[in-house]
Amino acid sequence: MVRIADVAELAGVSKATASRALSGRDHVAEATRKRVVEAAESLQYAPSTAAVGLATGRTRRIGVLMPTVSRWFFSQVLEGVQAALVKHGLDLMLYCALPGTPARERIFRDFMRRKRMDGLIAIGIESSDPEWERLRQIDAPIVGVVGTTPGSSLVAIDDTHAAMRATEHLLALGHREVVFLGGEARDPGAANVHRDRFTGYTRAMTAAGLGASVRHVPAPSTVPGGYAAAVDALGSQDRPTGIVGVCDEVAIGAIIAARRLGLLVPGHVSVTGIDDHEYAEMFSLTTLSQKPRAQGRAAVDLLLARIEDPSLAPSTTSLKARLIVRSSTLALDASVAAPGTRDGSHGP
Amino acid sequence: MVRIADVAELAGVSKATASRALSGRDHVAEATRKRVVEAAESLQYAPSTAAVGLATGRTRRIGVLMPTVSRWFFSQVLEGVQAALVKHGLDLMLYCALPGTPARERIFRDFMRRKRMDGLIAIGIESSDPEWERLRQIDAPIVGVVGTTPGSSLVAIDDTHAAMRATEHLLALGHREVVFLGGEARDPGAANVHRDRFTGYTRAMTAAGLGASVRHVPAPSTVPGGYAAAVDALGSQDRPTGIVGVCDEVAIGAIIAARRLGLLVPGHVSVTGIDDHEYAEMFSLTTLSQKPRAQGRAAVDLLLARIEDPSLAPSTTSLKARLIVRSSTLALDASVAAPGTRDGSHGP
DNA sequence: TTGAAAGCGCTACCAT
DNA sequence: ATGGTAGCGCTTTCAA
Repeated sequence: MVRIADVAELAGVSKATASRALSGRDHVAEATRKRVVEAAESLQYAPSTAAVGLATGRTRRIGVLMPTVSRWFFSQVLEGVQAALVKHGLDLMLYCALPGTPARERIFRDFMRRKRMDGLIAIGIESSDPEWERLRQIDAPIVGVVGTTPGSSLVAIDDTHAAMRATEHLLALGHREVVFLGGEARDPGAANVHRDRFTGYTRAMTAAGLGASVRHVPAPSTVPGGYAAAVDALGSQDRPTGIVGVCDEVAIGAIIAARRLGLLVPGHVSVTGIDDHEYAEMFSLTTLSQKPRAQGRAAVDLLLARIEDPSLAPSTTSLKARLIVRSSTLALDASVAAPGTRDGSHGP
Repeated sequence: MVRIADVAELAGVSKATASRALSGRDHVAEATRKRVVEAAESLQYAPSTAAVGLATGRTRRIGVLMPTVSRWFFSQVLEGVQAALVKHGLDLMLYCALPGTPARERIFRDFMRRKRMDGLIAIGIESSDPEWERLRQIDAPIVGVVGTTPGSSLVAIDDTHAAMRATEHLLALGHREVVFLGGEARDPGAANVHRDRFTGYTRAMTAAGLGASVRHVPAPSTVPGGYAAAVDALGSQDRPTGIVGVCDEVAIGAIIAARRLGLLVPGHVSVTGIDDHEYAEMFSLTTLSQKPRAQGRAAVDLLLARIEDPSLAPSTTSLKARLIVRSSTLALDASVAAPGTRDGSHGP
């Protein structure tokens, strides 16, 4: 192992000077700096992170805590965070803590402690109180993405507003029987997101005088989840003409289900999502676009600022979701009657 | 900050004894051990990873390098690795290095150095030589998953065999016009996987005397990629009756495309995948099941063994993929003629 | 501008 | 079984 002492010796300077020259945070004669840098290079010198950490008190590591990495939204945020951290030369320590698993308990108990990381980005963590207590113990700045982050900074979209827009879009097209598909109380890392979106849907329905028609079909926020729920909803007697998916995955599942049932989208049923998932385009899905990678990047910016200056007050960054109209939605009066529906009488 | 000295003082012992009592790696009287543990607990003591690392030379951190985290296979391996590491109390440092990006270059140049991690798991890294040279510099054990890992341990399935099985399945059903869908030379982290799978397909075709019918439609290994490629392949004059998808994502894209074109799966075209993706069931996809989470776990086991005993020889773990027959495949003579096909004359 | 030396918090060796 | 102590490799005063 090559130490900074070796570099110093080769360059003919002291350890102190070598350190200064390499870190660049202090004045060193240009000539000596060059000599030191060359020496370091020729020896393939790499500083020991442990020693640096011990001496400076900084780990140059950022923790990222999230319920899962295998859903689109989370993977995108993670990639955004990663890209931003790499740019700053910081390491990313990942903790996947699916609610209700022993791993999550272990992570909260053993890993969320100070001195492992300079800061934490908590994605989609809807923590019960004792869990937040644990997070506090890391004694480093925390920034949340989605979820709830009492007393910390937060990056998120306005979920209520997004769902309201989606619902209003359907309503403006003349739809009256609009169902809200997906969302469950125990959904990992998204319970309050779903609550807010359902609220937005309800609000739009109520504003249109359709409060009595509010209908929620719960489902896991996945494509298969949306598929199964849509099979139920669309197979029922009182089939809706519009579906607001809690997210694109659910909406896509609904589209696939509709097609399997022989229904045309948007001919027989209009569907919207929220996300602008990578598959949204291929399904011509009308949706509200959010940019999870950008949220990841924003979280890093916020976090680094607070690490730099801990006195900074926690802030909330609310990004807006933009409506993207594709062709999974259609005006009700342009729609055709679905086979076997109760309006079969109007049919072709 | 509470140091081990504080714990020792409170417990009325020396730092040395406190350290022994807490790490448990040395004999300490049960009574004193208990006292120390209680003291540590009451003070909320957490050891400084930097200090431990400096003193022991172990970081208790494992690096994970992969091209992307947003494709199913990779996210699953990652979750498998994460779960296994948590169990051992090790931290996971994630590096997403998409080929061809500046981030990748930066990661290989600045992050892949010794003293940051005790070992590395490289997933789907098909490194050009200079990149592998860099990896060697971390001077710690490396285990590969998929990809190529010259001189290191590797965990993977036999891709050639898997594709051969898939192709043989179609062949056994009587299909003759079987096309291989997906795979591209520049596919991030999977070029050689795709090469091997294509080889398996070719081998099966050739063995069946269909060497002349071998046909490859390249596409990105994603659902939209498979969709687009399948639209082309199925829209062409010489439409195949069987499709071997390079992976489930491509196969699913093909199924969606077929349905959009008004073709029945498996009535008009049979489709197989490789993976057993989480959506496979919902699409009734016949596929070869591999367990990426298990591969992640296996990689951790292999890596920890080599960290424990560096003299251990690199080994290759080859997991087998199991054929799962669902209903995306059908015997050719049970199939129906597709609309607008060249066999339209036999049609209903 | 440079060098000497004192820690950072912990473990592990050597005593006892 | 326990305590004293010498580092681990780096940064950062303080002096020169």
